[in-house]
Amino acid sequence: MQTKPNAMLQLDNQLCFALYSTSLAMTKVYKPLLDELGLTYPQYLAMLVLWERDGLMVSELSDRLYLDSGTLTPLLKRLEASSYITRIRALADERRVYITLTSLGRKLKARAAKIPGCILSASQCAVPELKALTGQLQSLRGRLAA
Amino acid sequence: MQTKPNAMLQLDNQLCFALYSTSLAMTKVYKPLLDELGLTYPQYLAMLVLWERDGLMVSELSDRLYLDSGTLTPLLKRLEASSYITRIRALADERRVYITLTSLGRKLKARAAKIPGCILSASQCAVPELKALTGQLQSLRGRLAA
DNA sequence: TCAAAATACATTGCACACAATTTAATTGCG
DNA sequence: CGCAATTAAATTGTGTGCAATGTATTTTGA
Repeated sequence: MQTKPNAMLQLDNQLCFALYSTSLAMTKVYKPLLDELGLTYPQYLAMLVLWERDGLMVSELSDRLYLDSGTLTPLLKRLEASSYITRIRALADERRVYITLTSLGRKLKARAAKIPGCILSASQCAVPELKALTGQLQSLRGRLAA
Repeated sequence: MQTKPNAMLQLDNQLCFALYSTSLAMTKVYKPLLDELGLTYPQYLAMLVLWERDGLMVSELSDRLYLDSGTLTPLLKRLEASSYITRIRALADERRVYITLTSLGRKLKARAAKIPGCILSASQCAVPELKALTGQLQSLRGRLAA
């Protein structure tokens, strides 16, 4: 151990808490922007995936978002209730449910286009720094999952 | 805007998603370690604060953890049910509830001492890199809250 | 071929998060 | 003094997250 055990148990020394609290802070910045679209932050993430590629299975969304079916099933039902997606069970393999954007869901993308700029502005972060940080976090996520 | 709007709407380009998914991945690494202590991750955070300084008001914990009373009240009731803390309303000002570690709660600190080392090991992260990342996240959190 | 294993979702139960509201107590000010 | 404003927690309602379990379907291997 490089540091005294007691120091390592201090909240502010913990990467984990920095991650946790910053992630929650980020969600709060998104909130007013997403309220205009009628989306929660996890719902927005699901829409981001679908805007990139439509017609995915639940399990493909699960792989992409690192969220399990216990989280995604009710979330997707709410997106269906909001008329942004449809959930259709495959004829060929009835275990599968395909998620497809509705016309309304596709239109939402244009209204969401301004969001990344707003977040960038709120983060007061230079783009190179932001990209570096994103890369470091993705790398850390990979190591943690291993 | 420095980048095309469409690229900015891509999941993997988003710092926010990297934060969100890495934070969840981190919690999963903690899970088996905290299960041994009978704590959830947010409960562990509250205990970290109390191990640093005991006898705090709910609002002081709230400031420290960036969590509101709607989150903390039930969480602290569960820690009380686990006999790790007591919740005592102040005589001088009955609006205030003071949180105090029990003997069992204080003893738990020793058993938690090995956790930071385990997390460090799981993160496969050099200590200087880890410290730098923690600092960057704390700085970002400050800018987002402003 | 046909039962066991694997796959894909859904459901249930528990614990956060947080907005909005409520309750209770204290402070401040005319 | 007395009442409005403020403060501190608790409550309520909605929406995640995830472990554990259930259910239906498909695949696989003796």
